[in-house]
Amino acid sequence: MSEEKSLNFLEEIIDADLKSGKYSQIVTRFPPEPNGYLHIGHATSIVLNFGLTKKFGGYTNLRFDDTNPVTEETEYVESIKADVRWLGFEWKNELYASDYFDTLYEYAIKLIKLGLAYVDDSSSEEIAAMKGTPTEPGTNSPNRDRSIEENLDLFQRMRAGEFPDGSRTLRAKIDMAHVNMLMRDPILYRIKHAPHHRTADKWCIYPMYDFAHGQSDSIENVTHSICTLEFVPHRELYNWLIEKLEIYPSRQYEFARRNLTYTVMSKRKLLQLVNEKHVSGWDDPRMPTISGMRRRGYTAAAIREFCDRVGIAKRDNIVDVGLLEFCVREDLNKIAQRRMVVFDPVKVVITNYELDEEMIHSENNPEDPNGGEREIPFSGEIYIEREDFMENPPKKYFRLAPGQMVRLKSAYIIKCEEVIKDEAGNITEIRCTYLPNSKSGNDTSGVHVKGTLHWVSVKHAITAELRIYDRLFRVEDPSSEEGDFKDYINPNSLQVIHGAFAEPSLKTAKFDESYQFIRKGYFVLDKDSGTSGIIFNKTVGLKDGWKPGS
RNA sequence: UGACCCAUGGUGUAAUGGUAACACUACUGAUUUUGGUUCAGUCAUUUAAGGUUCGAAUCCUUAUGGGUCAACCA
Repeated sequence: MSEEKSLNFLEEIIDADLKSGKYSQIVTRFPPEPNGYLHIGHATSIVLNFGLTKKFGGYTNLRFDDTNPVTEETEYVESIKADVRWLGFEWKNELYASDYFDTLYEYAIKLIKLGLAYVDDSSSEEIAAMKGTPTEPGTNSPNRDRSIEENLDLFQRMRAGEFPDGSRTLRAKIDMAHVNMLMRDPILYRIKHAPHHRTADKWCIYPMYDFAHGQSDSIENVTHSICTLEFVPHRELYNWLIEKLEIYPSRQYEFARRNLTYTVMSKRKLLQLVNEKHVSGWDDPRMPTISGMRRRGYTAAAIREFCDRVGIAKRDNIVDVGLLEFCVREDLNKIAQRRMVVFDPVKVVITNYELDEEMIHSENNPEDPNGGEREIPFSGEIYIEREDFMENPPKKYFRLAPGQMVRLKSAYIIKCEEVIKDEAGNITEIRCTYLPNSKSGNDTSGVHVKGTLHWVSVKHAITAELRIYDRLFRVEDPSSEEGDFKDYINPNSLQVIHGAFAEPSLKTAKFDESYQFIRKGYFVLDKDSGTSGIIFNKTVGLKDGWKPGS
């Protein structure tokens, strides 16, 4: 914390602006369109915008960019607010571009009166045809030189609802030969007879992004309007409108959007995954959405840490999802209580164990001295992991094998004496003896074993469903592959284990609390848990340092 | 056959004309009642060619490579 970290390019700009006295405080905004759920890319923007004002002084608004009523819904507004809060940020003002529709309309009138905007009767196709291409200039619309009076009249009638959708637009009068396509008389307003989620039927004309975003920034006195690289060409128009309208000069700055390996990040693609049922919903734990990651068990602290570690810059990037997983493990290792769960059980009978049962004690978290202990019932019949036993083990196999000894976590050392199989040769039972004087915390046996296994007492075990997730796509960058990105979906991204055996304390597992299933990974209770049973989502596995055969 | 943005280990980000570094990954080893954690270490980097300079990742030129722009989406 006290360590001097170098500033990223935005921090340098802000630092200079503050030092020069250009601003006494900075104002940023997080401007989502309420037409989808937030994802890890948005988290980058949230952490950036809120982080900047926290660091340099000032505040951040949450502003919904709700200028397109046909795609936007209140459901999304609510999920976005919940996600931002969950990430740990609180906005100064909750605002909507639709709050400014009256002002924006006045701005349009002003532009018309300045002779800088006109009503165009051309169709969408005609406008596209007259637009030119990046290498060829466009041509002027036949309506480009209408009188100010006629434009005023027509625009007012557009607002009054006299014209059908698509019949007319309001366009800025700039330059149809401009090298920047966005400056070739961009559309400012279009007719949409559609109810808006907030203004209902008040309007039938709606401003376009370019005539709403910068103006909203300006109205809110946003000092640094931060967006992603694809808006670089918009900056010229952003500044042109501010200049002509003579309004508060917010400034736009762009950074490279965040990409992650083995997933897709565009809202369009994510929506497709949801609609076509490749995932169970926006909050499917395999989704890179905030809600998906939350359900998966990722913590807000881990996501914030990830964003900080990655940093920001202006070059295209694709961050290794392994870094995100590292941040998750790093956080969870400190806070997750340890529990024992056997995924694929095989029965072990301890032939010389004479008690009916006993309670043993185990620490909840070796990383947390104040984490306390819990009791776990132990008995002469336990389950261990089928993969923790091998009849013919390779060298350096520290687990159970004929004649070999292992420690049962927090309990005793056992030795494998006999293997029982069915007719088909499957192992049905492993017979062991235990060292009575090897009890954890009281070990006087003098025996040292290399391996420690997790286990669950047969008669005390409870069953649980486990949902194990793998990456959603088989390739690092599905969007850059040939063909449809959906061709690269990993068919095995969800594996369900139905009959796992868990220690009884997990019966009272709490939502939003992470557990480390010892030697297996981090898990969190899923919302589908209920009367039919408890269900856990695998958040992320433990780092696995064991390579068989070495 | 245009304009604009970008180019540093496998990945991400620093170095702001003065010894190319940090993190993740990978690999070694030590510790360990989780083959986890922790600790120690190793491998690995300036797209290319010119130029300016005592000195260039940094400034200039050109080339190459990647990205963006022709929605009544944002």
